Amino acid sequence: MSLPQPVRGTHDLLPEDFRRHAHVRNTARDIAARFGYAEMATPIFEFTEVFARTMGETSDVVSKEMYSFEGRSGESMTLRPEYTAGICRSFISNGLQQNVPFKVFANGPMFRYERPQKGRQRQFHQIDIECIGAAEAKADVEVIALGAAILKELGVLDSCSLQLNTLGDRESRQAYRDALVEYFSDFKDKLSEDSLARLHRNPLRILDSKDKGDQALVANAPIFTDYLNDYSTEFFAEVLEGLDMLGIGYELNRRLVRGLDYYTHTAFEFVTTELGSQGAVIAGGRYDGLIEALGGKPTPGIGWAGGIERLALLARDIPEGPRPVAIVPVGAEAEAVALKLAHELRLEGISVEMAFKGNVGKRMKRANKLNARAAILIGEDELVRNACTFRDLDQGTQEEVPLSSLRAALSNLG
RNA sequence: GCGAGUGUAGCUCAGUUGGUUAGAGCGCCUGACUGUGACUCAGGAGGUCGCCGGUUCGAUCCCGGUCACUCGCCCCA
Repeated sequence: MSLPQPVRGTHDLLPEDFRRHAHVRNTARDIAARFGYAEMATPIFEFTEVFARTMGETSDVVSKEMYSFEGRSGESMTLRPEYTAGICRSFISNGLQQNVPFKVFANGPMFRYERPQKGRQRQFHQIDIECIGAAEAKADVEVIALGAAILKELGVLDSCSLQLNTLGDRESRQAYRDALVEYFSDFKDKLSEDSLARLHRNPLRILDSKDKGDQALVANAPIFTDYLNDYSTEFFAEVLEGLDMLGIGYELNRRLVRGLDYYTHTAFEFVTTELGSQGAVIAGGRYDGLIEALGGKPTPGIGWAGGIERLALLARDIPEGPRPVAIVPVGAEAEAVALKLAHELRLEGISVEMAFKGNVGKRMKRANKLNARAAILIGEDELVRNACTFRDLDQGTQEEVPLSSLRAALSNLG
């Protein structure tokens, strides 16, 4: 087939796919609003350093997955690979430090140069929640509870588990990181190739290695909780207490490590087993150092991102679009009357379908295919009486209705 | 970036141990029904068998490359 194809890793969203996406988006937007998170948007591309500085030069995303290009005056810009950095940049650019807690919902396309798989594309879409300027554990609890509420509404919460961990504050995390590097450095010859690479890039990742040799070493590795300072320990306890209070179940997962440098304290993922190796549907955490890394005043923050494609694959009970009413003119004379009626009804807010051509049989078939609720037939007979034949397509019954009573008949459909 | 699998009609898939006109179901179009859908019946359109090259008298089938998708690794939403 030499037909034009979309670029690898990108996909068209035909109306049916789009409806699923829209449902995820709309559900998230509605529930976010209940929690006090207003919708906003930032540009689809930013100066490259916005991402490089915040996500970490050594992270996979920054080191090999960004779509970067040069502007005309030579600055490097990048199609956003995630939303958090852009929103934090916006927070600083707009001087919003007086508006804290700054609670927002956002959604849109993201771009990462990765090997496509099911539930993983080069252009994909995320819903995103950020709560900037709140250092309290209550914010963590709220943000996680919001994620759970959205999953519940989408009908996927039951097939997900909430994985939870703490990375401690920067001090704790750095101390633990150093301890791990020191420990694993003694076993350089035994570590797998992957883990050897991780040793300097992201040693915490080694803990999650699937290599059996690595796992044996991990068994005796330093334990995170020994390196958490009092503040970090208490903070995490408070988060757990909050979740318990709300009846939100979770699993502690000490190996849950985020790939991006900016995370501190709470790290979490809602994970499903129904999507192959792409298990995370919502993932996020606290990023207390991020705003500072971007050049803003030290400001704490917490948030998460959810994959719309992944959620759309799992979501149940996608609502159908509004069911139209089909107007079917019979004969040239009725055509004009029907056209006018269709327009009037549409202006009144009623969804109306009227085919451009075809005999009655064809138009009825089309009405059926479009899932029309009713058909309004207008022919010469009806014209004389200023009426129409009103057919209920679900019941298969019909009756003649004066045009003056048409609105009443329509609102009786239920 | 690494390893493996798949690629036949709009969709889901048969098939050919390499041989002349490549099939089914669904969908689409036309008609039976010149004013009635969802049911029935009868016809019809639609394929350079992903693309390029090689082997062969001959390739949709074998081989190589390439592209896309799927699965695993890496990583992530």
